[in-house]
Amino acid sequence: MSDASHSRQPSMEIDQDGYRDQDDQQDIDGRGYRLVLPEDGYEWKKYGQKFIKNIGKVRSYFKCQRSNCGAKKRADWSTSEAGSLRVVYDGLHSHSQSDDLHHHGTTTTSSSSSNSMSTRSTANQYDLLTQVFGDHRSLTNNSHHDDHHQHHHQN
DNA sequence: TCGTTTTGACCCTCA
DNA sequence: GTGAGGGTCAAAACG
Ligand SMILES: [Zn+2]
Repeated sequence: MSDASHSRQPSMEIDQDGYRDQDDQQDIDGRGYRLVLPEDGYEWKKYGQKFIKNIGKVRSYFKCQRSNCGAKKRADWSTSEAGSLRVVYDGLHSHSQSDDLHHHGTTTTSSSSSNSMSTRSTANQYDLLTQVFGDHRSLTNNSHHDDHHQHHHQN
């Protein structure tokens, strides 16, 4: 048995020419303020986006691109009000930030990288930054750490 | 061409 | 057992 478990999607090919131009996907506030996620020095790939009605915000899911890094990032922002951006980091990186993931051949020599932070959790700093970014109006609960409820079967 | 983003569907847990 | 809610995957679109 078993079988057919690989059929995840019924697959419906609906080819419609002339769909809407996506134009700006980012949220634009009435005044041209685009939502941009602060960079942390790591590379993430977005693997999902959902609207959480409970908080009335859009939540984006990012995962570290590194091979064996289970680090994940989650970004929440209001669908209407700009300025409320919340970023939560999950997991730890098993690699250094200096690891070149980019295969670019000639790099502009990384001359002295200005690394003023110690080799601790850079993510932590992010958290603080997030507060500044999202801390403008409502400050619900700001106690997010890495200890989440590992939903799902965790090894 | 391939990697990343986008988006719907599917999976799992809780009530 | 169903529904709501939240999280992840994968095909397609885009660059
Ligand atoms: Zn990582």
